[in-house]
Amino acid sequence: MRLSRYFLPILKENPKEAEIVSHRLMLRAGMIRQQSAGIYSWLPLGLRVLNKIQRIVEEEQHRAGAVQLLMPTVQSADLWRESGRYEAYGKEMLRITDRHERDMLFGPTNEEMITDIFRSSVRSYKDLPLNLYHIQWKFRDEVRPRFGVMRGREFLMKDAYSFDLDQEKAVESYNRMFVAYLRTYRRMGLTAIPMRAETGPIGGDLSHEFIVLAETGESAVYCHSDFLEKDIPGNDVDFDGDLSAIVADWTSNYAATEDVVDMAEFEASVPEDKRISARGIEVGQTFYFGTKYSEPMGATVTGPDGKDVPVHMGSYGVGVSRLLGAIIEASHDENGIIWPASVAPFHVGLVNLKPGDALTDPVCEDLYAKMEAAGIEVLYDDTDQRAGAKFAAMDVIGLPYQVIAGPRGLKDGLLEVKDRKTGEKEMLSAEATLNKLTAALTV
RNA sequence: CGGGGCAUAGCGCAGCCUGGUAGCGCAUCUGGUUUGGGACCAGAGGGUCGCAAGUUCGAAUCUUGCUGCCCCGACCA
Repeated sequence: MRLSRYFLPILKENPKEAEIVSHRLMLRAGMIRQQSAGIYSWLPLGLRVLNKIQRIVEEEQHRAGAVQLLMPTVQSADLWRESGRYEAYGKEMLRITDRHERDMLFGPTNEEMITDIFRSSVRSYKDLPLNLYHIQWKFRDEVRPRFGVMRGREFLMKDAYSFDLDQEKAVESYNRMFVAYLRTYRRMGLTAIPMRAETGPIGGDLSHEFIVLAETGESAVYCHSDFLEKDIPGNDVDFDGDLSAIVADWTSNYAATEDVVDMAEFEASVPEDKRISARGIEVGQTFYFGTKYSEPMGATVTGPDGKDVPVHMGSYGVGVSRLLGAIIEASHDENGIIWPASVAPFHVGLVNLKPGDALTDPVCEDLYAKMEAAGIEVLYDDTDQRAGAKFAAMDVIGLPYQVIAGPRGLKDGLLEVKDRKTGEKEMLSAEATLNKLTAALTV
């Protein structure tokens, strides 16, 4: 992408409404624009990252056996009356009346709807286990939206719903999502710690919140420091096999949020030098809630014994849009964002320091074409700005690599290749630059 | 929903107390000089001062009401 033809409104100054670093940097890097409290437009650069995060979530859901569909944002109130949640949900639910005076709502979550889909089509235990998910915009009319996309009213969420014949099988489904989550967050450069959690209005017995440690996190958390060193299940993990050992390993050490923490238990079970008392961002939550929805809504299957039984369900959320904030909170410096390559909006920023110059233009154009051909996503700064402005902008948007093409280096045929994360710079020929980046960015 | 604060050009702000032609920096446009870490000179454009009522000869400024936004708390992906 040529910067001269892109839409990237970078801000030099900090907008005053943004207090925390991820919100500031997202605004400054031209990724989002606030339209209303907790409601954002996603500008091109932000959308690219959102799509990459979404893709990773989809890949890991698929790997774990979940099947994607898409449910609507607007739902009928009748469905929610069946479960009793229309009255119970409270003011966070945005209620809408259509032209025929029918009660509608903008979905804050989809348990009722997925249960409706399930009950209309699935009859036999032989069709289980089933895990259906979608990635859709949700609306929760939060009392106090804040921190940019970290607590928006409109937000993008992945929500999966599992259906099983009994509790034992449901726990297996739960474990699949649990392991998928460990992998999903790690692929974005995050370490998310599963913590004991309250189940809230979703309800249920078994639940974990996946928490990324960050100073700006909204809740206080207490956990064992070994979580930060644990290995993540690899690509070869067998989702058809028994995952209980992995889950047991990841839940053996103490970890809880402030809502449910038992300080006595925390101190008794974690040696003093291993205790982490910090703040965290919730990036996902898993629930097993049994027949809470299937029973009132009549979602039953016929079991092997010929009797109809309500299915055991679980739901599994990932805050997709919130993850942008969490990733930036976890990875930035005083100059701007530092994107992990897996979610970076572009891999490389190619900076032509002197557009129109006989030395820099042909080198940049050639390198740009070759990198694109090699599958490297390049943001090519071909604009006529001063070097300082270009460098500052590149640092703010935080692409993994910057390639600087200026007359000074090119006198000797050399480009400067800078690693955004380490700050290391080296002078390389165009060919060596291409080789290095191809090797670094194609796995 | 309780407490606090803000609203003046795209962004950041001054002006308000003490009413009298709406300003500054950055950004934008034109011309020129520059060019390796957010340049310089000269010029230009851009505002119903959040909205509405009131007081007044006259309101960005004083009064009242409303709306929007931000921060702290209680709730949540």
